[in-house]
Amino acid sequence: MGKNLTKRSEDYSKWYNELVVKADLAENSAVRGCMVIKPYGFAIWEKMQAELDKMFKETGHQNAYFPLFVPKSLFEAEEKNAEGFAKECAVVTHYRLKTDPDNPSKLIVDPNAKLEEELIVRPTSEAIIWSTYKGWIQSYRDLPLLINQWANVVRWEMRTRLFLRTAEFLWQEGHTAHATKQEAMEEAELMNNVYATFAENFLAVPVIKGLKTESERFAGADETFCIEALMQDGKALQAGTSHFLGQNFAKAFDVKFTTNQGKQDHVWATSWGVSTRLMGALIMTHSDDQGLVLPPNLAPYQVVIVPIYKGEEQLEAISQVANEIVDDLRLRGISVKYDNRDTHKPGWKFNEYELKGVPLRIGIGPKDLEKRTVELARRDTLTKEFVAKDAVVNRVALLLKEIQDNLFEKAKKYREDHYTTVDTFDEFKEILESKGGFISAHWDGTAGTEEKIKQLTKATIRCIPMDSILEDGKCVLTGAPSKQRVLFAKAY
RNA sequence: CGGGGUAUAGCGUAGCCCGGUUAUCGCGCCUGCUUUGGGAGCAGGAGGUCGCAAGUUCGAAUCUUGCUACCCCGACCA
Repeated sequence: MGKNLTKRSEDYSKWYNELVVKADLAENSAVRGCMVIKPYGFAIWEKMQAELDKMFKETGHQNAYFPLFVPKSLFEAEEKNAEGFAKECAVVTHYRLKTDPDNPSKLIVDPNAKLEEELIVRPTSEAIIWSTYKGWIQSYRDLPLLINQWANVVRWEMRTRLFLRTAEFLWQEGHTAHATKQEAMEEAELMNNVYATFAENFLAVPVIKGLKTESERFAGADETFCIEALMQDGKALQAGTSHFLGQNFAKAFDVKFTTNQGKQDHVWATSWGVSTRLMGALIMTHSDDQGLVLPPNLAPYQVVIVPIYKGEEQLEAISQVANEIVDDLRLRGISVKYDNRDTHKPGWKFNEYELKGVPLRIGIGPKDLEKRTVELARRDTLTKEFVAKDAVVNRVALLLKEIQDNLFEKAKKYREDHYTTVDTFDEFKEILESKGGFISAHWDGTAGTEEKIKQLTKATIRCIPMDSILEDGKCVLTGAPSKQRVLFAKAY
């Protein structure tokens, strides 16, 4: 497929756009800024959902569902949050259409069907959820309340890109209530750790855990934890966030509980989410000029079998072997597709599955029948080997694990090679221009300096890493004293 | 919202300046035969309100005006 796909070195963002479409993950829709997620892409998202959902439940959370619409009065209750999202809200103002009296084949909005109160299409659900929690929480015995929902949200973005930024996207949002500040803070950090574990073990995407600066923080949060990943073009991608919301929403929606001392107090809150943006992270971390590269833990099928044959008779003989392998692999919990379509040639299929990133391909032809072997091809290294037919299941199981590990190690090495510690602003600019990636530098802690660096270089503070050590230094721009380094990068 | 550009078959395009047969080519699609270990070959075939509307003209994909949609740059957002 390589021949039809733009090379990463030529035009990285064109490569990405083409890849998403050609690998059959998603496409643009008739609605501006909104995408259609195609079956192959959705299968990957479903695998992410399944694993995350399991991890949420293992940490004590339950799923629920809240409405798509938020009455404006509720939406504006928590001021900072409302302000932060105000510029990108879709608003429902009417509830009926009628036939256009001037043109009977057209419909117009019925002016008599104006809503008394406008409805906001949720850009996030804090407002509707906290107004509901008010009725659920009376006593410390009702706490903690640990809820997650899988939902779609709408943020009216000016410029959109498939998966990375779309006007409507799919995500999960956890919303929890706690009796103490400490417990809420621990929850926020715990969920950020869950995201990090998921990203590294399933997406095979290494991430840096950190805290956002005030200006990058979620509107309405007191503290925002995040995981930041590095893409192959040297730009950072925020892959997940977890917020400690303090008592901001509890106060805005008057959610109080009686403590075991009999006193009234506002509850402490968190919210946390990851979205279909993870698909973008997955694609941009591993894929190459031949197409998608999927980690086995998320591949819709981990193995594909392609028969190479002349005539019905040969196909039957090969299918017999192939079906045995299919059965054996499935017994081992390995997902496999046997592609015996007669409408495409083997060469075409090889390219197709490379483009779609299937981790392992098994080719079986007449020569293999004779020698009782199969050909095994790895997507990540594009290498091939011949394996005895009887050894193939064990070999596949081993290779899948190896591929998963290899992808993570490769991505981690890339990140380490693109992680630079600098002490001067000249160095800072030079690194940003030459190789990009994360830049670790001292910062004086002021929003003004952060903004100035952004204007000068387009780099932003991605996070203050959790493992950042305290050390005395001077701000890379102003020279003012600083106690720790922060991570800068150009970001998506 | 500002500045620039584009709109012709499912996709990508030629034609437009300088109006005039049946709107070009490639990919894809359909049928048949030969093929099948890295995107097969040959032959035949289907597919078009030339973005929409109005105007100029004997005649408009082509000229004029208006509208709409999309793309790029900026602003905005992350």
